[in-house]
This record gives sequence, C-alpha cells and structure tokens, in this order.
Amino acid sequence: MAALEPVSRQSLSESVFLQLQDKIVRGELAPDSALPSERALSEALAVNRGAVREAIKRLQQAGLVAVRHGGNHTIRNYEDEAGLELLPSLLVDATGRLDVDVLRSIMAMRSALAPEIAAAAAEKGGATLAAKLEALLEKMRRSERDLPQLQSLVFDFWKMLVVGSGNIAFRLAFNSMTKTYVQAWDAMRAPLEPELRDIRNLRAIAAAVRARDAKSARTAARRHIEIGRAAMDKALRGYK
Amino acid sequence: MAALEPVSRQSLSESVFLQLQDKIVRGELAPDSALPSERALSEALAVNRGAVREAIKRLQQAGLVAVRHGGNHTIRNYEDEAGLELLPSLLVDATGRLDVDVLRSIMAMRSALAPEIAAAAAEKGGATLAAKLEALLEKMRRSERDLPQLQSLVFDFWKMLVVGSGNIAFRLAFNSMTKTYVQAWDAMRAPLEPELRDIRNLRAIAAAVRARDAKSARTAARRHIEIGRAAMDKALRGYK
DNA sequence: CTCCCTCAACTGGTATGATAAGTTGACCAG
DNA sequence: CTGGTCAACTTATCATACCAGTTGAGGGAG
Repeated sequence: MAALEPVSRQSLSESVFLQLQDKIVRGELAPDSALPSERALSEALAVNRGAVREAIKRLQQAGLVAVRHGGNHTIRNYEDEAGLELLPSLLVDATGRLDVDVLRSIMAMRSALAPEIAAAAAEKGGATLAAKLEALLEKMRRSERDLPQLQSLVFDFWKMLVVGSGNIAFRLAFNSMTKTYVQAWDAMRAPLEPELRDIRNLRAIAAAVRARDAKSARTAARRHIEIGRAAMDKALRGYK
Repeated sequence: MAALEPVSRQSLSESVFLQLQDKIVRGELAPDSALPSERALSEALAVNRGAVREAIKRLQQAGLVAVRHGGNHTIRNYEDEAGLELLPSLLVDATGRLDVDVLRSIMAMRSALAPEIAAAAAEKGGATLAAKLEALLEKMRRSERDLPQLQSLVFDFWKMLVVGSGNIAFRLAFNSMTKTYVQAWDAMRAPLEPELRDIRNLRAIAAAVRARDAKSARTAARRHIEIGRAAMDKALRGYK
C-alpha cells in the first residue's frame, strides 16, 4: 500500500489568507488600493470577523497589506515589501502551474548561495561533519537506480552542509528555499537529473570539508550547481 | 528641531506576538514543548483571547509554532522551520543588543549574494539602468562629507541593482535583509565606512551594467563587498 | 465667500460568552 | 491485549457588543 498521508484540514482563516494572498500576488488587488472593510469581507466570505482578522494579521506580517486603525487596510507592493517566504506562492499559481521566471530566479539564487555555503561548512566543519557527508555519499552510491531517493539524499547532503556552516542566515534562507522546492519537487527531478547524478563534485566537497579547505569546497560546489543550472536552462529554453 | 517621528502604537496582538516570539527565539520556550492553552495565555497576559489567537496565527506563519485543533500548540525549532524573515529578531535581543554571530552570518550572506546580483543586473541591465546608477554615483560624490547620506545612497544603489536584476528571489531576499539592516543601521555605519567610501568599485559596476558585462560586474561587486566584510571582521574581532 | 469647527458615519481594535469540533487518557468489557 | 465509551481537556468558530481612530460633509463665524 502506498504511504498514507494525513488528511489536510484547512482552517477558515487559512482559507481566507490564501485567497487574499493569491489575489494580491496575481495583481487582482492592486498595490495602494484599499482592502474592503473587515465587516464587508466577513460577509462576502461568509465567515466571522475574527477569521478575517486572523488572516489579515498574517497578510500584514507577510508585508502584503498595511494596517491602519480607523481607515481601510491597504494593499502593499509585495515586490518591495515581502520577504523570501513569499517565494513558494509566487512559484505556483492557484492551478498548480509553475512560473518559469520564478524558477529561473530560484536557480540563480541557488547558484549564488551554494558555493558560499560549502565554503563556510568547510571552514567550520572538520571530521565529524565530513563523516556524516560521507555516509550520505555511500547511500547515494547504493541508490543510483532510484532517482527520487537520490534526489532526497542530495537534498539531505545540502541541508547537512547548511547546518554545518553554522551560519544562521544561510540556514533560514535554506528553509525558505526548501518550502519553495517542495512545491516543485517532482517537476524538478527530471531536469535536474544530471546534477543529481554528479556525485563526483559532492565527494570533492566532502573531502574539502574534511581538509577544512574552503576554496576547494567553493569551486566543487560551483561546478556541481552549475550542472543543474545548465540542465534546467536547457529544459526551460523556449518557455519565454 | 529634530525630525519628528510618528508615535509607535502597538496593538495587543502585536505585543503578544513579539513577547512570545522573543521567548521562543531565546529558547525560554523550548522546541517541542507545549504552549499554554489560549485561555490560559489570554488570562496570564490580561488580554482577550482574540488577541492571543491573532498572535499565534502569526507565530504559525513564521514557523515558530505548530497549531493543532484540539490539542495544545507546540513550539517548533525555529532553526529548522523559520524563514529568512526571522533574521531581524535574531540580530537584536529585547534590550537592543546586537548578536555578533548573527551579524557575521549576515555579512557572509551579503558576500554570497551581492556579486550575483550585480552580474544579473549587468545581464539584464543596459543604458537605462546604468544611467540611474550613474546619477546615484554623482550624488555620492557630492556627499563625501556626509557619511549617513552616503550610507543611504549606497543602499539605494544596491536596491536599484536588485530591482534591475529582474530576479524576484534576489529581490525578496534583499527585502528580508533590509528589514534586518534597519535594526543595525546606525551601528553598522562606522565599521562599514571603508566600504561606503569605495566608490571606485561601484563605478566599475555601473560601467559593467552599461556594457552588459556580467563578469566585470561580478568581480567589482566582490571586491566592493569584501572591503566591508574585512572591515567588519576587524571591528568584530575579539567579540566571539 | 472662505475658514474652521463639529459631528456623524465610517473604519479597525478589544472584549465576552456561547457553541462546535478535535484530542487525549482513563476506564471497562470482551 | 483489543476495541469502545466517555469525561475533561483543547482549539475553532460564531455573534454581539463596545471602544478608538479617521474621514468628510455640513454648518456657523469671520
């Protein structure tokens, strides 16, 4: 039997939040325009005002609306105000389609961060971290035929590097990126296959971590990531 | 008379959110432990339950607590779950003191992103963007004696590059970083002065944008940022 | 006529109490 | 040990007040 998953339950405020967020991100609610009053929203959405307020608090935190006591809430320009945590909802629209521009943006960000993450991990790392990485590499060797498994292991490899880097900014950014990846986890597998099969450079990173050689770690990571980026570029060619 | 600022008014749910967030980030509320019930919290904090719920919704979105209907909410490990938007509250504690480890992390992240931002802007850019950058450079030349003004202009320069890069991931990450910077805006001015006065490399970036020369833009940005990083490292030495 | 004040009619913010729905653990029957 | 029932928690939702800030229309003073 296939793995069972918890049934997804969505709270009312969650639904309201997602619906409003979507309308804002799609531009259906224009920046600087006023949001309907809370009372009007609660009536239009057929929920109580508390649910609307909870949703709006989340929109406020996400930087999508500005709140002002006494006046209507206003839509903010998310490109200027939102943080990296908005990326997942930009990558896929309501129908589940991927936005290729956003995907390209993510690949560029990956290329920027990965080498420095590897370098930082190499500086901080040492034998303990290297051993864990090597254990993962061994598992990868045995999963050559199982691409999904390989994908998962490569992800674990990077997570380990990120944690090992001891850099909280990298780690938080990685978390944000992770939430974005899961949206496209399956879709990215095939285009990224060349990178997933490039164990050689991952080995080089692990070796560099063991040797505390930041420079080698950086170049190996750059080479590794560049494989995926080129492959993805090729797959995306012709999409605008 | 000094510039007046709007008095800051904080809603109840805002206060509750900040207080709980602080306790979680400081480890006072341990990961995987249960949050007091909403009713208990509203009584302990002497606010109505709606305010507590609004705060908890925000904590949930920030990845700091897991919400479960019927059971107590539980604290999550923010290092594994939170996104980049948490960085500001990690940088300064409740008393306003900066965390130097976090500051170092931010400097590393800056070093990773800036060169790629400049490169992407150079690829996309062209004369229009270059003209705007050059206008900023001219203003900088006239603000040599006014360090705060210079700091603000250099920031604008980078913002322009980020927007010009056309990369939404870079832009959102920049927004998150910005919210972090403002917390330490004044404190960072002196340590970063050597970087702020390094107009030469900024000129090189602008020229590279005009020439659509991504490679030159990248190296100039790297050189520029590295000046600040080295200066900050020096200023932070001995703080560990 | 213009200016300024007042106030009513919006807006969001807070408070309270009731009810529905989900979780947990104790207990008991088979 | 298994499965069922139930009581005592919890969060989720709802309805209805009332407080507080903002805005603009209207009326009176100059």
